[in-house]
Amino acid sequence: MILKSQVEWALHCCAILAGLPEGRYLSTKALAELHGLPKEYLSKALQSLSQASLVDTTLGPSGGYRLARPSSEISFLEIVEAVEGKARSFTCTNIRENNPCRPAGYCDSKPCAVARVMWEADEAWRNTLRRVRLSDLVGTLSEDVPPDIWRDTFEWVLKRAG
Amino acid sequence: MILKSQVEWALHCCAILAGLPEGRYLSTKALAELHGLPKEYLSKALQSLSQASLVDTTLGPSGGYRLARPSSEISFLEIVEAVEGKARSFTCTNIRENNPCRPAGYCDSKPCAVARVMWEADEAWRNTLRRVRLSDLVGTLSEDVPPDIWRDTFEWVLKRAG
DNA sequence: GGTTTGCGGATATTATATATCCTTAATTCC
DNA sequence: GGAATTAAGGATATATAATATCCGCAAACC
Ligand code: FES
Ligand code: FES
Repeated sequence: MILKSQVEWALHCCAILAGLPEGRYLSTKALAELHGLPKEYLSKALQSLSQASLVDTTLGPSGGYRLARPSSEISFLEIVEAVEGKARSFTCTNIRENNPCRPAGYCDSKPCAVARVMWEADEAWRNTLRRVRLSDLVGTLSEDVPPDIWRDTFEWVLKRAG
Repeated sequence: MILKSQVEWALHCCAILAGLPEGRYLSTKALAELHGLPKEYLSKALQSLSQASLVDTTLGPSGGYRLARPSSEISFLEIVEAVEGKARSFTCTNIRENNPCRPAGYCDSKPCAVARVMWEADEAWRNTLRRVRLSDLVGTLSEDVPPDIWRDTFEWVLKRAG
């Protein structure tokens, strides 16, 4: 079980978008260059964010992406699910049905106990991500990253923002 | 991100092994037939359990698998990690290093804030699985499964246990 | 009108999961 | 002792998913 690298990309891109001034857009090209990522493939991740209505887009030379909502109203989980999908990590293939001791046509009243535990763990994972807001991430980053690098980065970004 | 189906197989097999009388073994063949699984491939999952020291094995016509410890001392997490691996679901590829505004040779003091949140969620997932014992699963199953099917199944198993 | 941009489809490449086959050594039963 | 059965591990094949690139389209800007 391994998450796509697009999850890392999307989260970092959203953190950058969260620092954009009101109404400005940042292009795939700039985001790819800033993070050293393949532009075409990063574009797929950003399209996922767009389809999930987490970002707004606009076309043309000064176009690109911006957050659709304030960063305090976007959760980690929304970003992760946008690129990774909402499907649970554990899928039950109902192997209990193959038990030769089961009467033919017997129908289970509940999902299997094994699956229920695995899904509970999945929920715990999602709940952790649900509780973290994008604005929390930006706050932590601004503490971790040295002030001069932080400032230079947003200067770099603003120079390219449409 | 999707767990291997071997996780479902291993958990169900362990639940069966937990019901074996002291000192008896159950073969791959029987476990595969009981769950309707490909014998050769299920064998790989059972080998993983063996390598993790969760089960004991013995060779020969009456050989097979049994739990290495009481089911109350085996957690869901141990079984899941045996087949799925202990690696975290999120891997940081350090894309922050590609930021062109970073001075050459700059070294981060902490893991990235994005990764820390993802790893925290991963820990929440693992903690949920750590708290559930194999004996808990057997207890739940014995409540869910109708008594006659439950009894027939273990009769079926005992007929094949070495 | 030429350029830039996001978008979606098609395609190629790589890695992983799934599955089978075969050999070896240990154990049981006759 | 010999035949049958079993787990273990290596080699290999197939299917599916992740990664990556390319192209054409329509909207927006100059
Ligand atoms: S039958 Fe799928 S988890 Fe039990
Ligand atoms: S650089 Fe990997 S998660 Fe931030």
